[in-house]
Amino acid sequence: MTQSTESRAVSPSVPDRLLTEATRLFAQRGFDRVSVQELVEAAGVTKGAMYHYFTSKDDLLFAVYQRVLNLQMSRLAQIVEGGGDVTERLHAAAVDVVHTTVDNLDDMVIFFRSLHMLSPGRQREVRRERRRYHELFRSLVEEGMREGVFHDKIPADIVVNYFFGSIHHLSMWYRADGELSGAQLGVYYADLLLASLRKG
Amino acid sequence: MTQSTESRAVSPSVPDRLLTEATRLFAQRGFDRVSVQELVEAAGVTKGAMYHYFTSKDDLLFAVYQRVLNLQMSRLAQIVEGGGDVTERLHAAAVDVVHTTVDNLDDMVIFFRSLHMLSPGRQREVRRERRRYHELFRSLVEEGMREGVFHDKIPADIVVNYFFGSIHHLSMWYRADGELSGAQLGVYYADLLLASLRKG
Amino acid sequence: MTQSTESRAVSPSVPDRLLTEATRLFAQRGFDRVSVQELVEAAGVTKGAMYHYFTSKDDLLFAVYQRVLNLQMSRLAQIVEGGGDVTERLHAAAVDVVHTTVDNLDDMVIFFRSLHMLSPGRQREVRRERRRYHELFRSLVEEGMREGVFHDKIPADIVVNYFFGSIHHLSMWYRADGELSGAQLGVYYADLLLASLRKG
Amino acid sequence: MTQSTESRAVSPSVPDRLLTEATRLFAQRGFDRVSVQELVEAAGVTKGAMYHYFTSKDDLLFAVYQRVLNLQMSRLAQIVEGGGDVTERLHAAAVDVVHTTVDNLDDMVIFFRSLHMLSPGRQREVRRERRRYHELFRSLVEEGMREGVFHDKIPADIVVNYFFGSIHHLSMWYRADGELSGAQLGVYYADLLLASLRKG
DNA sequence: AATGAATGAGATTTCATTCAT
DNA sequence: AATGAATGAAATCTCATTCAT
Repeated sequence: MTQSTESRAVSPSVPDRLLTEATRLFAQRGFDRVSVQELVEAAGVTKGAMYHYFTSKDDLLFAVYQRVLNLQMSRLAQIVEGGGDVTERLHAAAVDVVHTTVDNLDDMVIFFRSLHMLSPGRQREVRRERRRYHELFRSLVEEGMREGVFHDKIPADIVVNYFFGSIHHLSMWYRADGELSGAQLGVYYADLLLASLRKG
Repeated sequence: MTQSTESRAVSPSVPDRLLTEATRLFAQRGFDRVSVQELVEAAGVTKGAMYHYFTSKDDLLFAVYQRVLNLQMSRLAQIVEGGGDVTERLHAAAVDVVHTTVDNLDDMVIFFRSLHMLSPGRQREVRRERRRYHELFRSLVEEGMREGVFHDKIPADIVVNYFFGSIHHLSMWYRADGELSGAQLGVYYADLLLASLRKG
Repeated sequence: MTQSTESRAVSPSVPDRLLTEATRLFAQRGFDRVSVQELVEAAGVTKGAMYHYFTSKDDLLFAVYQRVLNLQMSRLAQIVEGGGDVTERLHAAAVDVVHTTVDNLDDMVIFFRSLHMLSPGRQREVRRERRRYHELFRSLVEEGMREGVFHDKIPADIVVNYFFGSIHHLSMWYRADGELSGAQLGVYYADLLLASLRKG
Repeated sequence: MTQSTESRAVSPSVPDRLLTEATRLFAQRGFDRVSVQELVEAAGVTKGAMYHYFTSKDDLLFAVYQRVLNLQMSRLAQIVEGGGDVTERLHAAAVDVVHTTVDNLDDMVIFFRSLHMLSPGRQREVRRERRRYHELFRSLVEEGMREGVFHDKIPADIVVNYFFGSIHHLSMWYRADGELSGAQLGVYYADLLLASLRKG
């Protein structure tokens, strides 16, 4: 029963503090423009401590990617496996993707802007995981096409890339403090997706 | 009568060579990861020469942005002002945007990835110009809505952001050497855009 | 009744494992290029354990020196005090020095390459001990000169330095897996030493 | 007619100053224990200037090796090609090697102590050049053996390694400020070498 | 006897930019 | 118009050692 598990308001662990600050700073100014010095100062730890937990600055960036990938995948999986007809599930998934994205804009900025800064091996790993995520989403679209609920004049993966492009772009223009709520935006985007799949 | 003015096939000028190589290298490895030394070597010029034409590395990046912005704007303006009903013009504009994008993927990679590396003043300038571009495109959508050709259940600027997000994302997955031609992709994307605006 | 005291084939003690790995690594890559982390990993112990037995990395290096010095001295003393005329004893000593050297090349590499990395006090201690070793060897040469068995046109300590220089150098070219056995080499070197002392 | 070529007492160039100080400091304290900071301060140049002329600290060490190798080789070549019978030439060569060595003790300390700190490729290059040097010296010994001036009971390359070991070792005990002059030492060492080759 | 998280000083190298020519 | 030597600040990372447990 150490202090960190017992006390109600634990101060986050060293690696957690680093991850939090890294996400904020990398999103704000770009990975290459944040020095390790700045980062550890913001997190209130020493450089030595950082290198005790992360092999390199690159390693820290990769940890951000891993957290995002896990979050995205687990939320989508829940919805895909959930109940309802395919239209309902695709709509729910689209709304949730928008939600998750606007709730984690910093992560998204980093995700799309910094991939090329990871080592080649890690880039591959991220891309592989990301592909699995796309495929899961695409499986919903394909299900609807097979069932005849959606038209199939445009290949499912084009549709999915089209949709995820829009999502990706959110981090470039959506502002949490603007007029548009994440919920409202989610509905708009889900409607746009379904409209483009509607038969007729 | 220097060699460069006399010879039939002039080798590109120093600033042109620099712009070309800068675009290639910045897209490939990221602005911050390309050193001035490398850049001038790739362009076959000396550092002194580069600093004669560009006041800084940042200046060179800005020049890339200017070239892209001019290209995009002039092409879109031609189509918007062209003939045909609004559906035709929007479809043509969408196809052309995809075309221009896949023909200049390097520029697009830089455009969306490196904006935060420009000085604040220049960021503002780029955003202003980019907004004019969006507004021009949006005016087509709004025209269709006013005329009752498109539904207006979703705000026009949401639709435009949705579409341009997809465009932006192309640089992350489209491969010029893949199966899908730019022309075919343009039709798919334009169809998706129009499908999502169709009444019914 | 721990495992290490019970089992028939005890695994070497922590300090022994450290000394063995230190000798190997220091010889291979140089004292300053082997980190304590690497060393303890190679020895299969933790840093804390190492600092329990050795006060510093320097201390570990000194321990290597001590082991070598003790070994050299005890072997030479045995021969010098042994029987036979002076020519026989000098020849035997020279052969044995070569033997011991090629059997412990790693120790020799460290011995001659890393002396300046010890603290000044410990450098003095090593030099003092080394001088005693030289003097013992030199006493054999001087004995032969006094008895008129060797010529004395060249000072004995020059002869000894000449010989030990050759020995020292062995670690730079002799390869245990080559054609030349340590025994054969010992005879050659001893012959060269005696030839250079022969009257005529 | 720049200042540096015109003025009588030119201050050495930046690379020359660096080489001189590097030799002194590397010999005194060991390559790994001399920081680039110290080095450039001693040479009175900036770090940037150093990296303008040398790619790395390693590169500077290699430059020291190159200078030594060139010096050794050119001196030996002159003597080998000179006149006199083989005994005279070998004696002269041995005396000169000792001379050159005691006149450049710092270079020798570095040469034998720091080889393993060069990159593998450069180590190979140094060894190759060093081998050529040995072979040239050995050719003198072999010439004497062929002509029957020296006995051949011991392979020539063993004899040469034996001699060069002694030379190498000089940097560990010879002191320029001691009683023994380099000239006297050269004669002793040359005599020892020839004595060990004498027939009978 | 042993652990391993944490320290903090210092290491080498890179880089955009300047300036005398 | 162009050169390239030189700058100096800042970057990432390493490492021997300590200390609470």
